[in-house]
Amino acid sequence: MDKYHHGNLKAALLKAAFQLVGKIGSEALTLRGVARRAGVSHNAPYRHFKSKEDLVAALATEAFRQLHQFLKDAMASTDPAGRLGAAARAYLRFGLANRARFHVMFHSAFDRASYPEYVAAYRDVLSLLSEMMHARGDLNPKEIAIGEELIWASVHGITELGIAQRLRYGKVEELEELVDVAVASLLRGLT
Amino acid sequence: MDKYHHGNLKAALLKAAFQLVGKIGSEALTLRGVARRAGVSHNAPYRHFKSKEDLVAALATEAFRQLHQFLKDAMASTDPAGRLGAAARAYLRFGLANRARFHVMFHSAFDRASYPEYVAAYRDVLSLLSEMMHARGDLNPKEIAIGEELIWASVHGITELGIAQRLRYGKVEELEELVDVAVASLLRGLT
DNA sequence: ACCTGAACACCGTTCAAGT
DNA sequence: ACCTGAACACCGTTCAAGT
Repeated sequence: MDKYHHGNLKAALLKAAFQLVGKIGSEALTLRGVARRAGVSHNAPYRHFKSKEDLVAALATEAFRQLHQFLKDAMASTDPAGRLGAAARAYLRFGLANRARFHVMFHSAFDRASYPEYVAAYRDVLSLLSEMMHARGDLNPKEIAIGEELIWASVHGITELGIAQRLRYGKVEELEELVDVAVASLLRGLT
Repeated sequence: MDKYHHGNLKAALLKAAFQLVGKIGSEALTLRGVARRAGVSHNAPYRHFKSKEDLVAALATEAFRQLHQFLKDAMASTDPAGRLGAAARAYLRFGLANRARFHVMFHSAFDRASYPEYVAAYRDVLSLLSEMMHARGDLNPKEIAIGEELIWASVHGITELGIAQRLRYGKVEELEELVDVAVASLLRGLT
């Protein structure tokens, strides 16, 4: 109720930013717009973020944490054999359901090296893939290393092009089928 | 020499925009900056482009035409059997050599439906892939349709992540190897 | 500590005016 | 036709001031 000492402005700003980005797209996001939506003056955000870049980095970091949780949930509800496929489809669905957010995660212009928490959140997502590849037990280290890159890039590519509505097989079920075929073919191709 | 009646301002603006985008990145591109670089007043561009979006669309269209030519050249200097692989590696190399341009081609915010020449230039690039898939003669229509999407998405994904320096196998030769393995595995997986 | 209003240098876009 | 300068409503950022 104490309007002046907001207490939770940082969280409120991030929430407002997520809403705005979903509404107007990542390119149109402005710091002043975020402040407006959070009901504070246009430079109140500077108490919590030292620049617009800083806010965007926090947004991308938080989004990677959400993706991490989403993938873990999808993996937990599947037996080990189907886990990789389930995670890949979950990656796709997360992107399709959060288009602008996905854009912020991968295409915002901030300098990644300056944001170690971003790098950590990002690494956590990729670690899930690495764990699954190791858990299979049928691949040697070199195959695992190449397989991770190939599978990630393919699923990511399908997600990017699906989000941009650039694929003829553009419905969610069709895109999931593409993901399944890609993962299966690439795994077979490794050995 | 006639400085006033420029005659070729549209081409000069596009050239300046390409240079600028390569220098400062696609996100930082401004219409006023382009005009400045072309040596004209900040609203001279409005004689040739009705908005910034319009200029960006023209930029993306021209970039797709360049990619089309680049792919055709790569294909022409390879025998039919290796053509698909050569084109895929060329796609990758084009992206790596023109990072900001690639970003404009795929991630600018203009409304594609309003720019038919963009759609045409884009389709021309994808037609090359379609032709190559048909020319193989070992695939049925459904396999071709799915194969096109899979191969394009995978090569595109490797290119996107390679450009963003997000892959451990990040050197050009390593990325080309990933492209080769992806294309071969996906083709084998189709049948 | 947290927030505000005024100010600065930018930006996209429009308009009236110049050749 | 093609180009310019002034103007408007924005933006990110800084600063001095308020509680």
